[in-house]
Amino acid sequence: MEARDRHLTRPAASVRDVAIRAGVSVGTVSNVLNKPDIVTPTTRSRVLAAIQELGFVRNDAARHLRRGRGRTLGLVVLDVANPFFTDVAKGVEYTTGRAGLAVIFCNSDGDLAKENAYLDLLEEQRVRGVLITPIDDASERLQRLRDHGVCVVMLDRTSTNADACSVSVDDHLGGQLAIRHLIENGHRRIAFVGGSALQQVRDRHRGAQQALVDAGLEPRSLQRVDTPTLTVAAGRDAAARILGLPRQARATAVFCANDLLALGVLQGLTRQRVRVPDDIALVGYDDIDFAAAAAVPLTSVRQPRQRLGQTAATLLLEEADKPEEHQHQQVVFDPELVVRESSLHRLP
Amino acid sequence: MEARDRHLTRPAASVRDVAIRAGVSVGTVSNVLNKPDIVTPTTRSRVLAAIQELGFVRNDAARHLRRGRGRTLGLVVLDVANPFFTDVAKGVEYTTGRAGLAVIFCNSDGDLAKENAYLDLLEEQRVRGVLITPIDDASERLQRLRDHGVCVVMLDRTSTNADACSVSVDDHLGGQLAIRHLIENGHRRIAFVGGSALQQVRDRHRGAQQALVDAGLEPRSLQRVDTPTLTVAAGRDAAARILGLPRQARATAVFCANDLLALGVLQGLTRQRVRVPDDIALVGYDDIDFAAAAAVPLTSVRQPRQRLGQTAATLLLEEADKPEEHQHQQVVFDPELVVRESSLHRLP
DNA sequence: AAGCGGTGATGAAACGATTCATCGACCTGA
DNA sequence: TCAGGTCGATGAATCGTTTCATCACCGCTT
Repeated sequence: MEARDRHLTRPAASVRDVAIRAGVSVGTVSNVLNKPDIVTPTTRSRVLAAIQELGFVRNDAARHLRRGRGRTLGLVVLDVANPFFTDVAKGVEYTTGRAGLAVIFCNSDGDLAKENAYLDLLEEQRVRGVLITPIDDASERLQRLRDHGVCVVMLDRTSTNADACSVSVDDHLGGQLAIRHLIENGHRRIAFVGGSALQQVRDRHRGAQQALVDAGLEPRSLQRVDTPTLTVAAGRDAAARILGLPRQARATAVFCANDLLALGVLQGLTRQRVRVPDDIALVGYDDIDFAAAAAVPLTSVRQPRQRLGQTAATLLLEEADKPEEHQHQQVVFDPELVVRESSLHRLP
Repeated sequence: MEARDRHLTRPAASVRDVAIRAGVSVGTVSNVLNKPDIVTPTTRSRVLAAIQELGFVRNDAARHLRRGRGRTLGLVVLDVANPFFTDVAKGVEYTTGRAGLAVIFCNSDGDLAKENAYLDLLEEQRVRGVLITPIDDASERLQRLRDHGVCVVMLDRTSTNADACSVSVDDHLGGQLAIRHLIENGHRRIAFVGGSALQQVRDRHRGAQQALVDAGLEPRSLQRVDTPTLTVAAGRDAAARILGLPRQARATAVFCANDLLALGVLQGLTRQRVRVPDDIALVGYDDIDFAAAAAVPLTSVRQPRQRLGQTAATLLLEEADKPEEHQHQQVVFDPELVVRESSLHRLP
């Protein structure tokens, strides 16, 4: 029965066990753990020795129950596979790490049901707060979360709701920068590739139209190519649709709502022997690291990704730690156009 | 003081409150929550109504404390920004999601201190188990975790330790596939780019040497280019060192320990006007989605990424749920060479 | 009518840490 | 010598849930 033996793990040691072993009270053990300075060095070292010997590890569930607040916070993003979000997550992790908190990383995949399920789970966990790139920031579930007193900070999304902080990048401006750049290079027939479900995408689209208006052009001349998701695969598909138009009507430049789409479009065009930027210019959004390494280095609108995560986490911790003096705020960063080869062809 | 009002959130409702409101005992409320079928429909609906009205949300910390096991598991990876790991994470999430578990996603960044800090945290959380791509699978901290009865499954790493499951891909074979392919294309001077700290990289390197031996070549002819990390930036740096050699001695093909390095090398070479694959052929590892979208589509060694995550999570849940009948096992998948343009030049 | 089995509800104990009012020991100054 | 004060240790109460032994009640049999 030696195979069984390995599983005969006796229950983990508790503060009580440590107390007995060290010959002190449980209160003292707790003090050694939480306010070491108020306990005599002799006693302290005796307790620490007992902890060592028993291999004691504090049970966070019990601590949490008693203290009323836990050591985790939730981060809900639209797509883990998108480097934009992993960079944001790195920023979040940087900030929470120094505060000794752990992150429960959740992937809504743009699916409201999944988002709701994760919010349920996070609320049951009594997380310190939730950082979320919501599918819909007026979602009923999200409102309920706030009503229950859970701190919520919107990520990459300006809150339309006054009772939550938000940290985002000016998507309207980002859209403008991209299109202004293309107009300056002589483009007049431009396509916009992206879905219409997300606020971010809608804002980038409006910014794009604004740039057309500013240049005295017809905003409706922006050819809209709708995609179900913002992925490389959706981009390849979009390229096919763009090429479906006769050459006369076809756009000479394409602005994509994010870099994954742009990479997909680039693949799709290349596969059909359409050259970028000579035949069609291309601009992406996010400036993920892979944009620079693409087949044709991608012009893109850069967002301060890690900064976004850090700021959001900082705001959340502030709100969670002292709610009385917290004032909700909407932080908005400015994006920046990074020009690379994919848009460098000037039309005559 | 209306600004203060918003924060006067009364404490969340507990089972006790629900019980009072519904005119039943706490035990009954608990039963409605956990085994709804053993309670009379009338009572049940009364309790459910009370839950609705009070907005009751179960406190998982208390549940966890009483039941002895929680609803989370830890996932520790080397680099969140590497798409390989996010794909693995997706696989993990797929499996845990159906089991109603949440994942605490931790990023060790290849730093043993960070890894240890996260393991401490996870143990205090009393997670159901830990999935980890360890920096060193013989780490003292990791061994202690196992001794304390925490289930540990190695990810992307064959366990050298018999008392843990592992799920990995045959890196030795992967290295062989890559080099065999290059040899068949006429290459004789080949460089290997990667760090030596990780087991995975060492295995790929050994596989590469094996392929040389199999072809009757001198294994030491493999030029080793060491990098501190496996990132795009490190790859760019490696390219510079490769080009530092005189053309006669310079490798005609480069095999990188992962795709991020390969993309970096590709950028570094291109920037110096060295053509891929004409001047230097390039092979990466992992076949991340961006490999196909690279400046020159990248030949790479594919690993079943999501499958890796799913399998590891399944194994972990099995072990955690019924330890008595669990037998540790080492699952090893086979990698697959995906040939693309970056290696398509045949030397005469 | 008494006995019996079965169904559902009950409520106290338990999980493991923290908190806090209390107590004891020791020191100081009168 | 004693009152007063300080510092450190104590241990019972507490957090919110689950569990389980117990109980009340109802219908049915004998």
